[in-house]
Amino acid sequence: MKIKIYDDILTSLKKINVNCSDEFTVEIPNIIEHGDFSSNVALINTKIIKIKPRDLAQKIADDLSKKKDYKSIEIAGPGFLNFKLANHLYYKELKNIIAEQKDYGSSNYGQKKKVLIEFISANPTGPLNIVSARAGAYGDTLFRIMGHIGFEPFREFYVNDAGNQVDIFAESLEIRYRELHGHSIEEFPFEAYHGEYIKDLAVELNTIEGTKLFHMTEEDRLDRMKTFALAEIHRMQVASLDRFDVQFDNWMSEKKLRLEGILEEALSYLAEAGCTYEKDDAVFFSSTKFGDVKDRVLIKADGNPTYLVPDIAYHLTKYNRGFDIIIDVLGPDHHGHVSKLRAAIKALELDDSKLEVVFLQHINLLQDGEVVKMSKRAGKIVSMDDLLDEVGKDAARYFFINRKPSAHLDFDLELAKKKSSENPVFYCQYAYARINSIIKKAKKVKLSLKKFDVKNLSKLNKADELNLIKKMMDLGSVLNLCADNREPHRLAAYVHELAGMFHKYYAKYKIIDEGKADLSLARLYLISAVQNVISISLDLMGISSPKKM
RNA sequence: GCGCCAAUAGCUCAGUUGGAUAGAGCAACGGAUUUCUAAUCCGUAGGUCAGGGGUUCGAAUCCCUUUUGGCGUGCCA
Repeated sequence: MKIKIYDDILTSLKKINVNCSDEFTVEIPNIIEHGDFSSNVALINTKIIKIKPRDLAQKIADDLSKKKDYKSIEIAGPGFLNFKLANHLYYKELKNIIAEQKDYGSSNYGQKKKVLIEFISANPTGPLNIVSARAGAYGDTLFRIMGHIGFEPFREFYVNDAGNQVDIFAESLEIRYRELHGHSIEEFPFEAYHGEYIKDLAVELNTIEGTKLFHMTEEDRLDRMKTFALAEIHRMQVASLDRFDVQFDNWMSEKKLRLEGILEEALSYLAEAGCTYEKDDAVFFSSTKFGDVKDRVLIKADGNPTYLVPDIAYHLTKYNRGFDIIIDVLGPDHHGHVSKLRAAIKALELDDSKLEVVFLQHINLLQDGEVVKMSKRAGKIVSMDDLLDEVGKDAARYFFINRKPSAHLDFDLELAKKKSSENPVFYCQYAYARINSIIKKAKKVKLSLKKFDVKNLSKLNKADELNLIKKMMDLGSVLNLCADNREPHRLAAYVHELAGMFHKYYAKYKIIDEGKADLSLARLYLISAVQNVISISLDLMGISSPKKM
């Protein structure tokens, strides 16, 4: 609808022969007296053309008033144009909402651009924690929204299943395995993984292998430990994600990248570009040429690559796979890393404007009012499964999506555990369930929308009713904003507002009035549309729409 | 030291990309159920948008600066 008004103004500008910037906006004003939509078109052009804002506004208003689509066009303040729409436009949109069902709000806005969203990418050395849960809710919701409005999004999880940390992980398992067989351990190494789940893994491994592993060479044994542990952890992570309704289109293995020689490929490209040099027995990347603060080591003096190399190689594959937009969703402790990566991408002569990094800010986990420190190696984790056990998928997802990514998040465990009205997800779901029960009651009194004549939509003439429709038709632009800014939290706010408008409407008006069948049916039609829009919104956030609560 | 992110009601956060009188939820207080679900609604109260300066018709929003907090600045990943 904003687009329609925008186009109307453009056409009008041409007609009255005013040549000015098309960078004006059409918005829904905060204050209801300012109309349904307002535009600043006359204001932004004061410098370019020499017409007073209010005069220009008047000319546009005069022209557009000839159309039947506007109930009124007013000029306000310094020169705002305030539009009130004719009711028939609302009814037309309402019919669309009902007709399009789950497809309402979808569009080809994304122009089929291929988008790679990499998120979570947690280390394969333990169960997923609450940080991964935030990333999961965020990345998956962004995926769903972008898919709805015509992008071609792709979800990927990068598995760091090679390198130093995986060796340490295997050694940690070895220690626990030895403990099972009565080997005394003087002191558990500090850098090893301390989590209790490793003991469980050891027990599992023991039931499969028994004492067989002791007859192997140390190298073979550790290798077996590694393979077993990685597979088990992967299985655990997939299971947790399933509970959270998060799936991936691809799990990219670092080990596989290494085996396929992509690391060497990336290194040779960098060398060809003349961006590497040797010093102190190590190979350096002259990243300072590309805006980094210092040069970085690629190959350590011991001959092993640093973590940067596989990461460059991984991003090389992202580019080679032809994505138009590459989104990395990372934790806040990785931002030092991006300047290096970006430098490498420039060195490889790839278009670094395609790469976007979203940093999800820290989560402070509060328990009894105190911050709990989370660390995998110290074994103090609140796992994603714990969270799901406590608050359930719907509340957890809403909780995470409800905040913009750049905001720090205090997660109060006690509060999140409460299944009460303090949690806004119930408010939205309740609106859906309420509508459902009204429709059920309508059937009992033989009111069926099948008998509804859309001519009777004119019965919907209360401001509250038109405002509900206005809110619903804003879905498309909300989704566009969510996608463009990579900020799905806007959808959470939107559905909460829509649910609130419905609850207020419900309290004020009776939907089913058996004496007035036409009015009742018109209102049923309206709330069915509300139900549909709430359900679409919740779906896009991966939250269920319960018929009963 | 340098870099990134933040600072809005007692608390947790929005704020449609620079718009008109800064909004929700929770907490507090007062009210509404013979009724389509009270997990709801109505009302009251709560603000120097961290401080200062600048840009312009117009700033919570953009620029500069100060303060405070988080994180980064490894031949760890």
